[in-house]
Amino acid sequence: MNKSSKTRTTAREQTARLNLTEVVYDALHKAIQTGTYKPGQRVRENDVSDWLQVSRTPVREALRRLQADGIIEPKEGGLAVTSFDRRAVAELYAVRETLEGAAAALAARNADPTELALLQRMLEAQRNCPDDLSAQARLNKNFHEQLYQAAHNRFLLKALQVLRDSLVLLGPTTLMTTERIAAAIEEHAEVVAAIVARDAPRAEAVTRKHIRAGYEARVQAMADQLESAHATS
Amino acid sequence: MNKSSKTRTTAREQTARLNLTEVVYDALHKAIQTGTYKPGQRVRENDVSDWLQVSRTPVREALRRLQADGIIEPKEGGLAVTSFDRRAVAELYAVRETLEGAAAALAARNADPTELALLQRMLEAQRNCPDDLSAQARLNKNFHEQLYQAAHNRFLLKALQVLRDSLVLLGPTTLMTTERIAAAIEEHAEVVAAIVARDAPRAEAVTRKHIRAGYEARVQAMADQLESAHATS
DNA sequence: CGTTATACTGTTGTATGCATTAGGGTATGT
DNA sequence: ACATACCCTAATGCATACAACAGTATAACG
Repeated sequence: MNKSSKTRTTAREQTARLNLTEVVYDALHKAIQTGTYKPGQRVRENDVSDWLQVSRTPVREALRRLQADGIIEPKEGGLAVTSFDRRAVAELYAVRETLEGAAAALAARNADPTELALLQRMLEAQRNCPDDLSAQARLNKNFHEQLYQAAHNRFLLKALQVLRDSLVLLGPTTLMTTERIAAAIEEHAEVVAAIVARDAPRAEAVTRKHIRAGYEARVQAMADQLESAHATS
Repeated sequence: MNKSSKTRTTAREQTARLNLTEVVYDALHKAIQTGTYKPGQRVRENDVSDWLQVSRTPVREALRRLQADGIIEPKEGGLAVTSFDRRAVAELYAVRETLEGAAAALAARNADPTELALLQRMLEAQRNCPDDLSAQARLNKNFHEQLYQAAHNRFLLKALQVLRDSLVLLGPTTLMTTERIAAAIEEHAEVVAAIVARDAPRAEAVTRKHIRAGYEARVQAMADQLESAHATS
């Protein structure tokens, strides 16, 4: 994570040469992840350049990339963090179900033994700390990322990474309950089992089921959040 | 096409305000489409800014967007038009089959009557000029674009547009034979029929078949091209 | 004659300054 | 008192200047 693993600009030999554009991109990405910048909030070039102590040039370029990713969008003549409505969430998960299912099916066909072993190890890691929420969040992210990689399809990989970035806008996943986590681990186990067994249709089916379950948990969490917000106001 | 229909930065009220960045983006996009810039060729900021008589600033921003789209990529310290190997083409079509199938299934469920009528009209338009190659290329593009729209899913739409942009790198589709065009029109007819009948599974199936057929035609064309290149050298 | 070091050129990265435009607020006139 | 016009401010768009870096060629020395 310390290295530029978030850049996604395909293999870059010049990793050492640190780009201010990359720095700004990562900083803004993290700021949006952690809620420093909230959906709907205006993102001004000058604010960012003052904040990070760089000129506006790299800021502008980072903003263009975030815009291309759909994380920020034009609003009232400027740019603002994209804000999703319920409908957008449904659309997002619908595509994710399709793509992630396809990734699992491809992984069942294309994953090499090393990748299979890695998936199994990641599953084990999740099983070893079912109560550590932050570790689970990280491991879950890594598991899905590895699943994308195992599909051996660069376009699928990129599309899924973009979707995953958009998920960031929905806020931290700390809303997840321990029950949901336990269920998710078992769903991951099903996915890994199907992939290891080279059963592509089953891998796709159980993966789609997993994403659907995640969607339902997300909607439930959003409803709860709305409920509590309503109670306090 | 004269307006900024290619920008894709979601609805922008300030369409009139012409951005040099947009101009450069469109110009480069078209240049790559038409083969002025060929895959593997270096794209230098200075060359572009000299060519279009603008400063490097908007050029850089346009290049970032093209890079995010995967149309150009880092190469030897600079940027170059992305060059796809056979494998990449296979991967591209594999994802496109999945996504376009999903789009057709969603369109069968979500398209409103106006969109259904539009699809039917576009199909008619294709049937009316089966021998006009350039018109067919345009109509085909519009047909698929309309299919994406009818799915009513912004993430699917964006992902498919990115894939379609990548297709540009494979060169003009003038390699298509009249036989392939005739077959494609009939495949479109099947797709439209299934969508109008609200038969989502069938819409998905025939659309996947259509994309697969397009892939095979593409591979065949690439092989022919390689053959003729080999013959002349 | 070969190898190494240095300088130069070409290209990208970054900063800054200026232009332009949009939005709001205030003042004035009816 | 309301409406309209003008100005001022804030933000982005664009250009240019400068810096850093890499690759290459040439020259000098072993």
